Amino acid sequence: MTHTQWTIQEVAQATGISSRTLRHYDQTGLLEPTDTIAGGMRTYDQRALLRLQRILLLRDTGMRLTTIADVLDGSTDDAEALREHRTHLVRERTRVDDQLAAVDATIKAIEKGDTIMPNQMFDGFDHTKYDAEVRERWGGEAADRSDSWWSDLGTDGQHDFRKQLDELNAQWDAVITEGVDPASDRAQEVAKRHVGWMTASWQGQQLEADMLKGISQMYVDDERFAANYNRVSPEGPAFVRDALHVYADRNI
Amino acid sequence: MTHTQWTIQEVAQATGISSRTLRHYDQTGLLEPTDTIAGGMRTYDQRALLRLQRILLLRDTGMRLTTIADVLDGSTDDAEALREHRTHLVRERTRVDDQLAAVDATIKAIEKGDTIMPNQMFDGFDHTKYDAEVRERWGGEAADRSDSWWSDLGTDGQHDFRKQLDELNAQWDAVITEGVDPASDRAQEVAKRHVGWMTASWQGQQLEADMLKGISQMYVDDERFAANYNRVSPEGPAFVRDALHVYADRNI
DNA sequence: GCTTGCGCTTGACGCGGCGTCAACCTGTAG
DNA sequence: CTACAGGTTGACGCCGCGTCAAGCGCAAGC
Repeated sequence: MTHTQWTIQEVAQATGISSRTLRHYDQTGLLEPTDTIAGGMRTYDQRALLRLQRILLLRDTGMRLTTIADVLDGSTDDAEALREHRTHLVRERTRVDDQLAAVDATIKAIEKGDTIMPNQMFDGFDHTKYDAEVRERWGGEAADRSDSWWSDLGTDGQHDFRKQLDELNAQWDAVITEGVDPASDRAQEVAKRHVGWMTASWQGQQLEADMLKGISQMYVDDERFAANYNRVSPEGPAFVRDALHVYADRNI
Repeated sequence: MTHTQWTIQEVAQATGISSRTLRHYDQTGLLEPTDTIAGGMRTYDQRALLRLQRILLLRDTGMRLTTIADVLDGSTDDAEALREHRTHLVRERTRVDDQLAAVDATIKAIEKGDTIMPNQMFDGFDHTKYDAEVRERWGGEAADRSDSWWSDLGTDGQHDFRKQLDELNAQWDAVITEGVDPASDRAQEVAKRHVGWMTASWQGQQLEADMLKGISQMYVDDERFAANYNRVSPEGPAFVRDALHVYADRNI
């Protein structure tokens, strides 16, 4: 039985959204029903459903409804809007990551016996400064139990180690943004630093070419590891892998 | 010049928040000023500042203000509330990750020439089903350029590969939740599957003990890679590393 | 004494995407 | 005729403030 018109409930059930949502979309002009019959009852036809489907596709990305309207009505460039939204999502991701780090640090402190309580009375009294301080004192990272190498580094050393990682990530982001070739000098320079960092992290163990290739492959395969490098572009992880592959072939 | 009372502006500047925020906290009862002088002007003393500091510490984790109030007034267990909040954050993180994947897939589709447009007219017409379908067709992942191995897998193979990774992650989560020892049989079984997966991903390359140890160390060192395993507990990455170390010593 | 200006005060609306009443209409089955 | 199912149009609520608007007390300069 194929209709050409559907009631609000039929549409709602089929798409898995609520009828309230459809009414809301009507009110805001995002999706108007094809026409209204009887006592003001909304009906939707195929064209409306198609638009709805596109709306939901974009909504799944977390894009704002007004932005979606702009995109679908053609008043904004699609790809442009999506890329802008993408950077927004990346920001949100780092925010959540930071909050997770903060919450872990706080839990750790509480379990150490302290209540939630700053170590010192307000001194210099600058919140942001205080915050960084606390996070440094508490580590801001998971426990490192059986890890003598790590603890041997000392607080300063650990701090350095993390700073290097951050710098590395920033440099990858930079070359990815520039759009150069993975085999270019710029990229290979970063690859070299990356390998240097890995070697340090591995306590000087010999890094062989195959090994490096295998690991860099994981940068692409493992979704969450890929998150490390897809900040500026979804091509990021593949770029890093390619650059490291080239480096391995040439230098190891 | 050390005061014992501060005006709202002094507090605001010192902590970096706005005076509006302080008034809001007063209204909701989260932080009441020590007393009010003159024409109703709020003043804060040391005790109030201490409470404020704790508020901001928790607020930095993204915890809701009412929950913060409960914690500080002692009507909830601190650690309990934090852990609950933690799982909330983890959920949020996967949500953002999913949205990023969706946005990347959409961008890719657009650049392939299509406008934002479902491949088929509404057929079975179930939104969620449609969604999964689209994501599968478009890959839902970054481009894999020079990667013959990956493309040789075919769509089905790639799907399998990802499913295995997901299962692996779920199993790690499970054993971490259970709180067993990294050297226990349960954990070692997962470690074995993990190594199997890695070997597959590395195209059958021989995996040596040192290599495995080095990589698992990275699970802890690299913050974002650690994100893979800290979903159920901040101790997660260290647990995985320990389990893999044990496995390497025993079996390789 | 009057004005100006600063710093504070108390409301109140706005945001985003709906969920969730409430009060009402309308067509159909019993 | 009644009950019920399924629709309708408001309107408030959520959360953490930003952002006006209108007003008050106090000090300095005229």
